[in-house]
Amino acid sequence: MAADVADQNKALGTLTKRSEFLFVREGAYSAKGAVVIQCRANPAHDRVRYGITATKRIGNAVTRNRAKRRLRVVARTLLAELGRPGHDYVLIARDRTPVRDWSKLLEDARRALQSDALSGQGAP
RNA sequence: UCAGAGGGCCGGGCGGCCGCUUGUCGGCAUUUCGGUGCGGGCGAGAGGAAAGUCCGGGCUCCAGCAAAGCAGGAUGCCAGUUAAUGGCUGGCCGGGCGGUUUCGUCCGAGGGACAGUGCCACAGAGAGAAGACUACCGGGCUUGCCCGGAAAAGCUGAAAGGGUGCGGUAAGAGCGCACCGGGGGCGGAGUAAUUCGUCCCGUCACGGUAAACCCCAUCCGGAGCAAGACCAAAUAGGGACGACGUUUGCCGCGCUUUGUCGGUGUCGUUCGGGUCGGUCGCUAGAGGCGGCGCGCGAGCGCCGUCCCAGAUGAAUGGCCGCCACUGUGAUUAACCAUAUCGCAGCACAGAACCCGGCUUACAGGCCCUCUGACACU
RNA sequence: GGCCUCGUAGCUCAACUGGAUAGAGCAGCUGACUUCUAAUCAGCAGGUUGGGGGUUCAAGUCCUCCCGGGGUCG
Repeated sequence: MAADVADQNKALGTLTKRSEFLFVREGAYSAKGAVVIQCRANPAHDRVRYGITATKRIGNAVTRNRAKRRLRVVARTLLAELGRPGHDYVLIARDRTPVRDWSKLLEDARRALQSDALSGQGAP
């Protein structure tokens, strides 16, 4: 079973096209602290894929890139453990994302992923 | 030592854990021998502005190309520099500031207003080969008006048709003269812009505006790496090559004309293909560093040495510790200095084909030159 | 990344070839009318013309540099 988790980690995919982001936008949603996470089951594959969004509202190119790098590390650390196969995740940066304490940012993302909407517990 | 001005340079450092992109070299597994997958060693990995996209080039493509003309755009003192420029360097001229002249420093879109046209509101008599409102002078008479002279005074305006003085006159006027200014000729210096000297011109006839139209000189084909080339699943127009024709018509990257050329037509042979996706273009270059020589300088020449980002929802990082810098608080000291501890801050900002400039943003630090003040010798 | 285009009152638009107080409608405020409101009438306020610099006697207009918004691409 541990080997399966490792395989999933290696198979972590990324969203690259605008249509894929729009697809996930129609799914479940949870906002905690300095991060917003969207999730939707994708029957086209059985891997865990993620994408990152940082809008122009949170700052210039340097600030946006910093937010995306931090969220990328968040995704790689947490989705190996909490990501459900066959689902696409989108992490959206907020104004506080580039300056949030690292431990608190991790906790924000963990709470969002473990919420009812995203963990599948309370979802219909 | 401090303050101000100008110019140039740098723009955090070290370490630990976990990662990303790329180059290269082994290993393991698999294979239809083309490769594919996994893991590892070593090396490299944002900027002075990578930005704005304001100029200039390289490069690529565009059935056009060449010549002439038109249209459009840009530039504008002179010389140099450069691949090129509207950049840069040096000089000339003009202006500001400082200073007794010499000089220093800063700024300047700085061709042409005797090629032509337009505009100069309001005010004012008059705004351009001008004019008579008030005032002035002469004459006339109906005694407060008319005719004439005049460009000196007033008024208005951003600007009033050379300025000052003397003579002159009815009053005045370059009407005459002197000086200053302006224009032209000749000569000297300088590559030139320009400058100096001298002579002549009172027929000095004519303000401003060309970032108004315009004229003159010079330069410019257009588009841009989403250029462009190749691979490639499904459906359709199709593409290439050869032969004939190439008379007319039509099309050909701003427009017209001329010349030339290509295509549009028919037949035959043959091959496949826009978009999605992928590969190439993609980084060795007007390159960096060092030395020598030439030049006032921008810069140029020679030699040696080095290889120095190539991503594509877009890598070049995430987290932590220490140091450096700045500010602040507490403790130690009678005060200052010093030392220790704590807290906060540490700019502007992210390559997207490449390069040379310009412009804009920017915490802090270092160096050079000049000016001023204070202290010491 | 490249290439175009536009900024005037809170909103929608004017301002002729540069010419002097930058206008109009809606919205806002005050008053009148009405028992009250709406409508109507009268009046008022509201502008660094996106910002800086320059040309000119004079700039919303002309030139230049920034700021912000929008569109487009094989």
